[in-house]
Amino acid sequence: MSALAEAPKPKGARLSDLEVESIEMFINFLRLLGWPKSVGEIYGLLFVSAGPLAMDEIMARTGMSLGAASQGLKLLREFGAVRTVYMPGARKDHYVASGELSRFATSYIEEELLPRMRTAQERIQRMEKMMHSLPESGRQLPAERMDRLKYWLNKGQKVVPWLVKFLKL
Amino acid sequence: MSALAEAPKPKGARLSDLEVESIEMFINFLRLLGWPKSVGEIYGLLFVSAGPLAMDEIMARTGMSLGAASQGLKLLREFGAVRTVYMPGARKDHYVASGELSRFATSYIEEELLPRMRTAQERIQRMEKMMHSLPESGRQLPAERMDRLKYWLNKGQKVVPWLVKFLKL
DNA sequence: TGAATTTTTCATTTGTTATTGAAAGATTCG
DNA sequence: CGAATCTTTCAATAACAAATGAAAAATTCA
Repeated sequence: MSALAEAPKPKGARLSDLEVESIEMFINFLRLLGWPKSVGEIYGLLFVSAGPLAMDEIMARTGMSLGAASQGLKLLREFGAVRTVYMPGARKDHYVASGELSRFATSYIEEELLPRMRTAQERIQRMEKMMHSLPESGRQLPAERMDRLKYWLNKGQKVVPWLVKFLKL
Repeated sequence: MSALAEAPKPKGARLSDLEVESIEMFINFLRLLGWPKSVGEIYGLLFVSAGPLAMDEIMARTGMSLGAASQGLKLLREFGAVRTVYMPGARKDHYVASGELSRFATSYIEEELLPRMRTAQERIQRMEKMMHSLPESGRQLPAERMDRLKYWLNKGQKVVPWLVKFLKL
């Protein structure tokens, strides 16, 4: 009897092809925003679900652990990507995916990109002061680059609000 | 004599305040694109340098290892964020930062974002076919979400080329 | 209220990614 | 050409991030 490597223990997991496609898609996109795989799994599953799912169902279908499911749902809730729905006579919370995909992009912009741009703005101010104490000779090249940086940051600051508005519909 | 924790071995590193600001700024930005710290260190240092630097100078100033410096420079070269300049009578390669900061953003869009959008497009086609074999009753909600997804992806596909053009000046 | 159920937290384990540095590979110069 | 110098590669290690699951906390129901 050939004792080849066992399939890596698919726990409860029985997912339809549709669900697998959805999960893979969201794992890929959310990785861009630095979100862990488990979050993509949860969202991808909910995205193609016919109805609300409870946490234990999510765990059983994806095979992820209690902690991962709880934390992932918490995160998705905080970002408004998922919400609970009232289920008469049900004790467990039940979750549905919000259709508003733009939330992912806008929250990334607002929570990651914009703060960094603000920090950079402050840094640039400090750096320009520091440049004064550079020897005349060595000031030229860095000064040019700082100008480029300011120009580009300015551009970013202009395009971001526009982009956010565009994404929000 | 107070034997507090030693400062963690600052190797050769003696960096000016200006250089530190620059390095921190680029570490932060490049992390958004998933680039390792060492790459941010190299670029940040070159960005405010009065002239070209050789690899060993970069190693000495930042305290990073040979391998990290070599690989980081290779990566930055590939992305056009850094280039070598001819130094008469010098054996080592000497590097300068390209001022074209938009390269970082556009390469991220082209190498990370666009491919994923293309993959998603294909997936959506497959998913729509699969949806036909869903029971009537459970088709409604997923179908609505797929419509939202298509709409949003379409939006993304429209805005990206525009964004790239805008960033390129 | 209190027992049963559900959810959150968090120390530990597991898995992934970045860094190191020695050795191999290129290149340059005399 | 061949020795010296410089650069790249890559196996091993270190640093970091995510997942696990048991225990604590919160909630619900009778």
